[in-house]
Amino acid sequence: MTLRQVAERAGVSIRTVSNVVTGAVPVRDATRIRVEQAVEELGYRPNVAARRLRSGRAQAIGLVLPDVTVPYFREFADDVFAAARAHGLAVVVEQTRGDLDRERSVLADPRLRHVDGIVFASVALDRDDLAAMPPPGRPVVLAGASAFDGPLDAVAPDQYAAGHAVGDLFGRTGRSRPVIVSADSQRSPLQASARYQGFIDGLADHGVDFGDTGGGQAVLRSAAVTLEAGRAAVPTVLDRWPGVDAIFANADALALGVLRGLHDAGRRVPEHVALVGFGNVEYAAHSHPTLTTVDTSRAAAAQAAVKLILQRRDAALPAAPQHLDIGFTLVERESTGAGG
Amino acid sequence: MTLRQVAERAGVSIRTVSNVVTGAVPVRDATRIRVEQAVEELGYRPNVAARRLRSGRAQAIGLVLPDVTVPYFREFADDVFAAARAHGLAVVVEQTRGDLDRERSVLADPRLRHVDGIVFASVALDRDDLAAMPPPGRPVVLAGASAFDGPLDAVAPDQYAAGHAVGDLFGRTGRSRPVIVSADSQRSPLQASARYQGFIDGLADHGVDFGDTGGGQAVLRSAAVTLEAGRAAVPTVLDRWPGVDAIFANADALALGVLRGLHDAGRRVPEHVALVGFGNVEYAAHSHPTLTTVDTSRAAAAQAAVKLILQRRDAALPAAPQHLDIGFTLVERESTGAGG
DNA sequence: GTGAAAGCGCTAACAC
DNA sequence: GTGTTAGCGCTTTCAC
Repeated sequence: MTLRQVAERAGVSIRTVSNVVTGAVPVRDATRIRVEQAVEELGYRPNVAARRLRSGRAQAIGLVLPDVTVPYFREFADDVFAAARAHGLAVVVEQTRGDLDRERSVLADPRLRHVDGIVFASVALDRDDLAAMPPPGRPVVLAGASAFDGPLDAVAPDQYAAGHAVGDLFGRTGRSRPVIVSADSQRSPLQASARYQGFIDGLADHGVDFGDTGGGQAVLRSAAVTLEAGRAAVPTVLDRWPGVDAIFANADALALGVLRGLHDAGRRVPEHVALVGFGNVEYAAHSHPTLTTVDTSRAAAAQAAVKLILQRRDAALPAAPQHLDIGFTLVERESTGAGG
Repeated sequence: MTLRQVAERAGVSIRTVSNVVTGAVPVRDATRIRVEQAVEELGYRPNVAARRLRSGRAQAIGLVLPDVTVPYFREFADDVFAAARAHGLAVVVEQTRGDLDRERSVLADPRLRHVDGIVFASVALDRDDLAAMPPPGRPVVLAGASAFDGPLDAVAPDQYAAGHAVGDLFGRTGRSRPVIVSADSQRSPLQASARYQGFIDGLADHGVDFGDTGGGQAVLRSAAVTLEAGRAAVPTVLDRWPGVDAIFANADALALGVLRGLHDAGRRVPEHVALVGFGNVEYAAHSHPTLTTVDTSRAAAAQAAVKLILQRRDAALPAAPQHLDIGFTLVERESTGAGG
């Protein structure tokens, strides 16, 4: 079924059929109805490839993320699916496992060539990597923490402010021996991040010096962003910083593992140790105790990213990279002594 | 960058460049190297849309599933990504939430029009639905239990045999009061399924009559395939069938919830109650106790489905629907008294 | 508001 | 083994 066949059947030109189908140009009612009937009878469906070749629009976006196994990214994927759906866009998914080499090369992957733009949840790339990458040739929007002020478009919460909110929470609830559990890498250490800086500043506002926990810098690097990794981190934390009374885990999966680890170790949350995660995954509201965490506006980020891609594709935006702050919320729950 | 420009630069015809790029037709070494150099210098990348329009191949498949939130489907998605990757295919993901209407209409979704074929993990469609659907117009492979012998291609384990293996396990380990927890629907009740028939036959081989558990048919219908739903089902099970000594949960997520529910109720697994799940999700090997379950060869199914799509696309297969039995394994773990 | 026609970049049939 | 060429089905000037 082609436009031509429909045109013949309806006794109009191919142009008119196209106008009816795309809806871009108004068509006289009588003509339109005749065309619609022909379309219906012939079961005509536009050929996406031809349309794309001619128009340069794929009506599809790429979604690059580490792994749908990690709760946070799974939920983010969900949000991107919804946002894309709202714009009639298909979503091509590509996983990187958080692997640096994969993240470096993924934008050149032929399987992502036929998309209008890419939502890229990077976890391994730093500013230098991004600077070294060839221009992607189509809109790419970074989602999340990575290199917020780099050369690419980005949507993310204000990491400094988010860290600050957590530090402030610990400070104002009288915690003075905080420890951080983080899955950061050697390449982009937590200590270099705005989130970290915000955290210690937030503590300092209440006269708490992060150095005071003892044992040097109270940061434990976890091997992975998993429940198991979080759980496994606890004995080390308790051993190295026996006086710990608060833990900031840099991802909810980690935090939920820490929660279990603390339970195993006989420490009560929040009585002995306050606990805060990052990401506000669904399960954070269902754990026992429920988990205080930073909600990073995943859905808003997904929507903003998709919209940005569309705007760039349709050339409504200047070339300068956009960096959208999509906000965050500190969700206080039982793990820091809040009511629900 | 087009083929033409590369051809000019290399001093050959467009045809030769095409031959080099696709690798379909052998090209003399000297020529090939010259072309490759031109490709490199110009940074030429084939235009996917043009290629697809001309060749009719999208080099992409669709993956339709209920929800990447359900562990089983998340892991299946992982397997499909890997299989597609191995063939250089992109994957367009579409979620249905397991909703009947969505599943009925999803194959007509324009966002899935530009794919070579679709791997369809259906949970809601029954034989009549499938028969009533218009011919999809491109390869569609059902993955999982749904309508294995229907008009569409399908890859699935032998449901009767799988059910039988579980019934047999209960029977041979002396369980005589089994209960089933299932998230089946009114429309396609478990009792009509081969898996169920196999289960009761497996029990019968050891002289156990599934009717003997008392209280009518010992099947509890759960509202959803989630941990919470499994957990919530336990009090009802214990109330309705107090003598229960074995539970077959028709999905691992459910089983893991049941595991918790039994713990909450003070019943020990496997001492008081043996428990078997279905699907062998990753977490089944890490719960306490570890979960006995039916491994449905997800990876094999994913690979077979992708291969089938490719074969159909390239017309190497007759029109008759293929129904591939990809086997299963009963993985015995602690929840039925096995060692590991 | 509608028709005629060009051509997006590529593959493949046809020549040699 | 390579050149020439005809479209794949569509959008989009350019006319009227």
